[in-house]
Amino acid sequence: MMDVETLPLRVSAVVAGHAGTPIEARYNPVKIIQGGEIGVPLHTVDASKVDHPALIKSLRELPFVDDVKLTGQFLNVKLRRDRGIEEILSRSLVPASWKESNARVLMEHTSINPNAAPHVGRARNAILGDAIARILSATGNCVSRHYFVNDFGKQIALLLVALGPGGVANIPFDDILHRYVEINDRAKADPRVADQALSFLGRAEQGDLAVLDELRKIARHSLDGQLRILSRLDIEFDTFDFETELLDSADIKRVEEELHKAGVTFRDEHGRLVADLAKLGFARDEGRYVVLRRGNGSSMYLLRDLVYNVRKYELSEGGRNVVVLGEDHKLYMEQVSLLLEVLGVVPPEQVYYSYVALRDGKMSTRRGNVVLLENVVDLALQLALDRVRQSNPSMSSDEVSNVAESVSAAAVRFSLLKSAPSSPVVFDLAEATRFEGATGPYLQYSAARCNALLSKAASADVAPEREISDALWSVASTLDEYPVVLAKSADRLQPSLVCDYLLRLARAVNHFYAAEQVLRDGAAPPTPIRVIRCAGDTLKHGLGVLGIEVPARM
RNA sequence: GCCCUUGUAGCUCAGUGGAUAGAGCGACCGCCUCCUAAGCGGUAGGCCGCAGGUUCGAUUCCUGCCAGGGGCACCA
Repeated sequence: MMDVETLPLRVSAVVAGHAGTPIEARYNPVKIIQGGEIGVPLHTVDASKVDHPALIKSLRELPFVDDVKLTGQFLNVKLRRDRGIEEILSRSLVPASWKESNARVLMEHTSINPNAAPHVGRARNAILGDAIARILSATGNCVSRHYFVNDFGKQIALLLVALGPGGVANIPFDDILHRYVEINDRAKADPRVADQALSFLGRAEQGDLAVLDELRKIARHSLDGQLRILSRLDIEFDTFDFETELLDSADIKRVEEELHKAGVTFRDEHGRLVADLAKLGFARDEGRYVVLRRGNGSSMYLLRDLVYNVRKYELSEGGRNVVVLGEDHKLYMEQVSLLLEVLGVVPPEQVYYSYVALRDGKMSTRRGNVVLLENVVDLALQLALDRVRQSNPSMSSDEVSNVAESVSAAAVRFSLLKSAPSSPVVFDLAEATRFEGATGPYLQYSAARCNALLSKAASADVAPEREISDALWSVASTLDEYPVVLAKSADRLQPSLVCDYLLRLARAVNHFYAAEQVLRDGAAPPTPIRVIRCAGDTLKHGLGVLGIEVPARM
């Protein structure tokens, strides 16, 4: 991404000028930092074509470069650390151009079936989607967060059978999961139950307003319960799109007509409306056919989803259009994408996450082997309350509960964000509610520590500058990388890159904190204070991008 | 069977076509008269699933195999 400037990038630019090809200079790890702070891998180019003395001469002309040495296949650049730090601190946290760009992004995430309380598997969708939305906002996009409410379909209809008309009003949200499991079992045992549900759907699709109203009521009720839980993790949405609103639209007819005109669809021997994806280049037999309408004429989810995707595409106005989905939707979206292309619609960018397993196997609603998100949040809050109280005996009970809420949400969110979405994670309750080690609270703590130091330094005298140690330099050079990480994370839609970065930054900060005392005898030198201020700001910004608040103290 | 995906320390996970593969947890040993010990330092622990291939160089890219997860037309 453009507009990002770092010291290694400036070195790269000079090297590329001489080598005639891009070369990525990088900060060296602390282990070999004595050879030079920045390393350039010259073995990636034909050495004979590079005029080394001229290259070295050009590099020395950079104001922050002290010396350049060729060691083995690497060009090691030794820096004037004070100049380097000035340059790093002179830049704003994120490039100003990002703030002005204001590109539009449409995001859809979560969209849980409104039939039950969310478990931690679903939470991965919500937390991931929310973090991606925040990352895209932070990198200069105007993001609109959509939630597709599936208030039409067998699951809601089954609940209507179970609860009866108006019955939802008397059912607490927490009971809906049980009622759903119950009716699902009954439907399996007794086909008449399923038939009843389907007939509700049929009537609704024919425009029976009473039935539509019942379906919407149940969905709304469930949705409210789900949103209440998600809001405890600071997950909010801008727009709710209701599936029932797509039912009698002209769009649904237009989609069918266009697919028909393109010769993709046909009626099979059961009277179903089927699309043959082989006509669109789909090469396998499995998944080649998809049904758009049942034999009785009622629409399938796929058809309604096509309409929804057309609308989202139009709303996105050529900007990015992103959807977060469980990996079980991959084939389905491949099918949807092919059909969308026939309709002249660019399919959304898809972020898939692998399902969350438990230590003792798969999460299964039927086996009762689920961990509900709310229970995890409750437990984390309880542990956090104890911890905050114990560590801050003088804190008011209001502050204790505020800090504990923030810390518990940080623990849960971070634990689900730090691994790459594609990697299958094993959910460990103890891990998700821990506050030490590579956790959200560790990052919050590191930021709070910076705050404490800064507020003490505010009233301190100015001490003479000291030599810039490896420990301080390592904080500064890590700060230099922040915009690059953000940009990459936005580009690849990967919050885990930010997680990894923040852990590196916090470790550098804490290492420095332990190794050196900034304040001595009521006086502090300016440079380390400025670096710590920037580190605190960066931790706060980075955590904000993950949806995690930083308490002033903890 | 076919398609997608994952396999890295005892456990949970990062990471990269290149200089000695990293964290956290767990184990063991240290560090608060000193800016927040939710911290810091150290020790132990790795044929980066297996076998080939491409490359000057592969844990990273390609192929095959093995193992886990997901998916494969009237569910959403």
